[in-house]
Amino acid sequence: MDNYSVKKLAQLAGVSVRTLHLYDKIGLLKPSVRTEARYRLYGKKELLRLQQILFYRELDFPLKDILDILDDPAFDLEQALEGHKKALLARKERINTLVGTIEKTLVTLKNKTMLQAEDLYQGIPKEKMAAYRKEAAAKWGEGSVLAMEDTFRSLEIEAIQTELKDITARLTALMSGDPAGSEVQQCIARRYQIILQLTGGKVEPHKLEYLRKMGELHEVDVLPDRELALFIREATDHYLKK
Amino acid sequence: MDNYSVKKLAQLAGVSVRTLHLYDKIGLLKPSVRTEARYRLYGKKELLRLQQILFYRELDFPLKDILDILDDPAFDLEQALEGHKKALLARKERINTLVGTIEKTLVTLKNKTMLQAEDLYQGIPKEKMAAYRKEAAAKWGEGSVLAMEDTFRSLEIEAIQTELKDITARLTALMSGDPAGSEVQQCIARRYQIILQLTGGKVEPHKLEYLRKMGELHEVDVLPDRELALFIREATDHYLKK
DNA sequence: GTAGGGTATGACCTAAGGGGAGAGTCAAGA
DNA sequence: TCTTGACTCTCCCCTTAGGTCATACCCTAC
Repeated sequence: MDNYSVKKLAQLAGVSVRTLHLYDKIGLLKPSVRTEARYRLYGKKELLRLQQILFYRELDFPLKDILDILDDPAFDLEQALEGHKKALLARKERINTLVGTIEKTLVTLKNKTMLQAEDLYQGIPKEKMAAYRKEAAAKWGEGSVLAMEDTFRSLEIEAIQTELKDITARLTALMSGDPAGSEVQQCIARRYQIILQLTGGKVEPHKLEYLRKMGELHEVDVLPDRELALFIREATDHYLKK
Repeated sequence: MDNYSVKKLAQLAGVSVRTLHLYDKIGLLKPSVRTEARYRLYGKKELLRLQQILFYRELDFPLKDILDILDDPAFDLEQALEGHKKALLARKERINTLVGTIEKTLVTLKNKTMLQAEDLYQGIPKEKMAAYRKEAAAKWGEGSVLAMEDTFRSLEIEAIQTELKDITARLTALMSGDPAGSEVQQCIARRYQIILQLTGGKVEPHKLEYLRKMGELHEVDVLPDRELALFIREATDHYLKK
């Protein structure tokens, strides 16, 4: 026990055997023992090191840099983490831009589809149709006739949902393994208030569902990612004590 | 005019000449003309195609897939965009998890540093010190003595700033080139209110600065990214009309 | 004792280019 | 007209982080 074969370790960490071979060869992760038949055996220490490696890999560090980092005892972890955080936030912003562009394009697209599919509204009485179109045109300009409001409203809702998701995600992260539990509770309470204000008091069904979900989240949403996060945390602590 | 050499196009699109050579070779982006000396010359159509390519590349599509996509006339752009959006949001969530883990680690780290640097508080009179510690311990649990509140408050603020940044980023994206301008204005107004509520009425200096920045953002924050976004939009429109 | 699965090593392959060599091309200034 | 410097061509090898064989050994269970 406490001895993992290549395959076991690979499955545990979610990488391929080949990857472990490579990491061995480049000296990034050596097995603790080699059997007489040259089988690789890894211990708990190697497991933790692998978790760290994967952490940095997730941040797009080249393996060579990871090697340097993990083998430099005077390495400033705190500063490095700050750096990673900045890099990640920058990446997130890039993603935001892209998502924005996509949403914009989708609005245009849907608009166009609506226009092209004008014959879909053939069933509507002529005069009613004209009145509606006039109103819509006055509101959102010529060309964008129907669906503009709906599209925007759905975008709006989606945006809010995304933000709520963000918030809950960060809360979940903060929750797991945090020493200051009561502080987090307060934090959640504050967030609830914010969300209530976000929804403007009038909580619509789908928003309510979100609130409900958020209440359950820290119990329900225990995913592999969380395990990974915990592992990383453990690994980092271990690294710090050493 | 309307004819770009490799270098010009490369600079315009922010890629290397080598990349264009490669794209030519694999048939992803052929120059419109080859001079007698076999120099590559690209027209506006190729420029737009390149923008599309870069868009998909940003989404981590392999070049081969991009080729298929761009050359398939029956390609469902709308569906693809929905897919990309989902992928991007998933990626964002992964990043959130990572950022959360980092922040958590940083809190632990800072805590530890504080504990280790306990002798920094040698100057404080013994009885005052004891009282403070008792209070702090009661509030946040044993072990996490000082700095807990500060750390959390700064994390909190950072979180809010991040969210505001998210919101402004999406707004900026929505702003640029949107037909329903007035709707967006309303949207902004609503967002302002939300932010005012987020800040709880008591708007502190750094938050105020954020609000100010947000007011200017759609004028000030015109970055290469935005140009890229506009280009993509244009390209997509062009694609749709064709 | 043999079948089925795990393992080791080595060799070749991949994507998306980077970098350089050697040679041709172009435009501007002396 | 000649030259110089910038630009371009094709060809070839190199890179990262592995994937995918091929061949051979190892181990355990029936």
